[in-house]
Parts: sequence; C-alpha cells; structure tokens
Amino acid sequence: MSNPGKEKKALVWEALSSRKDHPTAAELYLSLRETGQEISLATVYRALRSLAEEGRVREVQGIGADRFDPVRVPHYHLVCTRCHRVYDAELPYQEALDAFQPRVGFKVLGHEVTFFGVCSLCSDAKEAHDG
Amino acid sequence: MSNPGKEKKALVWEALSSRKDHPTAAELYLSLRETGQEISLATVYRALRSLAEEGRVREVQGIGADRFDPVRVPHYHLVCTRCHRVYDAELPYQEALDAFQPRVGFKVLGHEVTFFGVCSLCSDAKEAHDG
DNA sequence: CTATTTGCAAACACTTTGCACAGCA
DNA sequence: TGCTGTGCAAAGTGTTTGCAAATAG
Repeated sequence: MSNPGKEKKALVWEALSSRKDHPTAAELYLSLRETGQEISLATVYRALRSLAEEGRVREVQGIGADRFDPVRVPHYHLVCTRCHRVYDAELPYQEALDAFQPRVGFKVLGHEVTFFGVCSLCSDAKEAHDG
Repeated sequence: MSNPGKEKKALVWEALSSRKDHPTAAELYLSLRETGQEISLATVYRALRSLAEEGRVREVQGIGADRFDPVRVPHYHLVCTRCHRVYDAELPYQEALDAFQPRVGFKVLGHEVTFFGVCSLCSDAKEAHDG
C-alpha cells in the first residue's frame, strides 16, 4: 500500500474539503485514485459515514446518489433537474425556521431547503437542442 | 387477473391519494395487495414514475426509500430522524422563495423545505429507553 | 496479543428493465 | 395486427457488511 499507516478517513476528508462541489462517494473515490491514492470505494463510504456521524460532513440527498458536503456553515442547495449537479444557494440559513413549530409534538433540530431548477450550464445547452 | 383491462395506474393513484401519509412504493404495493388488488411491485413503480412525470405525484426523498405524495398543494415535510416517518409541515409554501435568485444563472422552478427532528411518537419512546 | 483499519467481494435495499403474454382497437 | 399494460424475474444502482490480512500500540 502506498500510504501505510495513514488513515484513509483523513484522505477522504481532505479530498472532500478541498472541493467546492458536492461529490458523490464514487466521485470522491475516483478523484482519490486519480491523485494516486490507494483506496477502495468501501473505505470511502465508511469514512464518509463516520465523518457524517461526527458532524463534519453533511449528506445532501439529491436526485440520484447521495452527495456529500463538508460542513462549514449551514447553507442550502440548488439541484439542477437536468444534470443533477448540486450548487450552494446564496441564501443565508434561516435560523428562524428552526424555532418554528411545524407540527405539534415534533421537535425540530434543523432544516434543509433545496431549490430545484435548471442551472446555467443546462439552460445554455437547452437552447441548442432541447428548447 | 381480478381486474382485467383496468389500468393499474389508476389503482395506484387511488391508493396513494386516499392516504394521508407518505408511503413508499413498497408500502403502497402492500396496501393494494391487502385490499385484494392483484398488482406487482414493478407496476407500482411504473405507475408512480408515470404519475410523477405527469406532475400528479411528488417524490419526497427522505432517509431511506423514496416516498410519494399526491400533489395537492405544495407543502413541506418533517422527517423524523429516528423512525424516518414523514409528516406534512403546517407551514404554508413560501412562494416568495421561488422568486428568489439563489445563484446567478440558476432558474428556480420550485423548492422544498424539509425539517429534521424527532416526532412525538419517538420522543415519547425516547424517554423510556433512549435518553 | 488486541484493537483498529482496510480491501475485496458478497450482500443489501431500492428501482428499473427485458421479455413474453393478455386485452383491446 | 399492432399497441398498451402487466407480471415475473433479472439486471442495475448505490450503499453496507463479513471476513481475513495488514497495521499500530
């Protein structure tokens, strides 16, 4: 193995936190392999799961596979319904919503807002062949 | 077959729209079988997919399997992180959010707000064994 | 030695699809 | 006849897990 002794979890964390997009486990796995890291997909999943339990990573449930986001500041997401890319929304987290009581007896711990729509890349492409 | 010629899609629609919860495809399949309908799980999935394309059904992506909601009025959901039940939030759809431009070039078509927390059933149970 | 981490492949849960057949225009 | 809808089982996709080998203390 090329990195004996080094925790793969740290590699996964580094790979994820150095990205601005919201990669899936498989994408993270591929980018790690591309940078010469010897790691298995199972280990990427295990690392991600473990990081999520520690609260260092957030799972963004989009349309296909789950995507992961290093937890920085709570924020929202934009999911393109054409290409399924996930972007960050430039809308501040509405803390007021967590104080809201959306149903009797339900204790809100957090919330997520996901916007669905078409991203600029797809609306450009759309003009050409999908109007 | 007990309902030859009758479109199963209509049965799925009836079963879904008569419920107040947010069943998974499998749950819908079971309830149809329980009411004596001869239908296969594949057909339930096909019907749901087709209804979703028509906009008559909404997919609620929760924690495990996708859940389906007959589209009535846009509304939000509460997902219990313990039991994964999905409830409707008593918070009106914030149409203003769809007018919001969360990112340059991204055309918002809709949004979804999902609250995470603990439902009353689980917080009751929690007292007893999960403090 | 014991606890932890990892890779591999198998197992899983959920969903979609290929194919053959039934019903109807 | 040809099109649509259906069931069944197989295939697919994404994720988790069992187990043995490697590593660390």
